[in-house]
Amino acid sequence: MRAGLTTERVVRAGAELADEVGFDRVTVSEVARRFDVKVASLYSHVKSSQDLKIRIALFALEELAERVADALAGRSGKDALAAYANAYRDYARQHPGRADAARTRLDHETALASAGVRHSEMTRAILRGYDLAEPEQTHAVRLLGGVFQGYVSLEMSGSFSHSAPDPEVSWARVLDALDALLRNWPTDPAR
Amino acid sequence: MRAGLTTERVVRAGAELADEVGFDRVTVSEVARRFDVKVASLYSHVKSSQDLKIRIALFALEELAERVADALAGRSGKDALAAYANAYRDYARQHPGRADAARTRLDHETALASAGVRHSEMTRAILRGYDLAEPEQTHAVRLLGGVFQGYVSLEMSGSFSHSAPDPEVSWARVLDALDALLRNWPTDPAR
DNA sequence: TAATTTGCCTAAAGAGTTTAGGCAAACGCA
DNA sequence: TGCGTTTGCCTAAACTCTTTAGGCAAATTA
Repeated sequence: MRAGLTTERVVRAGAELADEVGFDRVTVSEVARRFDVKVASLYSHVKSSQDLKIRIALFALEELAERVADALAGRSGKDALAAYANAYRDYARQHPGRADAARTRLDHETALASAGVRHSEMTRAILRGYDLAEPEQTHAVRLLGGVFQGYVSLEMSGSFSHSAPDPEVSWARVLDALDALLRNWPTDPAR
Repeated sequence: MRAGLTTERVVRAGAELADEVGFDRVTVSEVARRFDVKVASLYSHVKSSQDLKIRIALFALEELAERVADALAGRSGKDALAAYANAYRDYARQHPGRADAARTRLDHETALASAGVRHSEMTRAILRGYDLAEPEQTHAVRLLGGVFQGYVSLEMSGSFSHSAPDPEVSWARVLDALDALLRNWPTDPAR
């Protein structure tokens, strides 16, 4: 009997492992154990431990992009903003390890070939509901990317729990604030 | 001759190592090599590899808090906001490994005893220049924490380089935007 | 069913982590 | 100054993870 390993299945198992024990504790050895095969066997499916982690990151970015795309369908304006933000946040709650993985620094080339590109395109799509011309649009894309990544990461780390007000309420108000900001984006004082 | 190790010196060396090779590649072994002592010798100064990393994180949080405090002295309003943000960003550029370390998830107890507390107090201090009552102030603190952490982390990862507009300009405009947002914080629609 | 490919295995070396126990340098005190 | 104590770094060893090389048998193909 063979285990029927494929790169795909290995990466998936890695992603599940990440959610269970944390992305930084994902090891090729543990994945092998879960398939009940010897470690060396995995090395025909992933090049290295690094490679496995990068693949998990890419997988998470894909999965997240799909969710965001679904959430965004047919929405615009604040609706779209909230849908995007919530998709992102929900993903992080359901799959903390994968969400961590999605924050992995990728080298430029890999990043360009990743679903990360789709993420910024979708952020741009949201901004069509607001009246922002370039280059302000790009500034806003960067700001939103930063906020989602940073806020969710902070919240996941538990920084907000055990202290009033309710993180749920803060999240809602942060979305209100971002919506307000995008509607009243300040003009460039340098112009 | 003895090497004169102390926890302090070990942690400092770890922080420097983090800046050179990346926080995730900090090992007790490499720190030992730099002091030209055997690995086992370090274990009287730090409990474990994990412990070393946590200590580096706490060290970075302290150091960063000091810088922010200095930057903030005597400023208010947008001036203070920019000073805080720039101190944070400059630290990340000068000490990428330590900045990464400062983003380490700490358990609740450790976090409460860390300089992280001072960080949120300083963020609150900035908000005194804007007219925000509780609980909106806390929402804003959380938002700002998220933005700085997320934006700087994204920029450091190189997401913004190799693409117009200049990251420098984006940063300035993001600060403009945050200032504008804090001056015109939306009222809670639920009230 | 024979030939080929493929997939998982054994074996082994290298590096990091961590603990236990030892010896000598540094210190504290007479 | 010398003696005893403390402290600091060392040796040794076990364990885990990573990674490569080469082998054998199962699955695939003809």
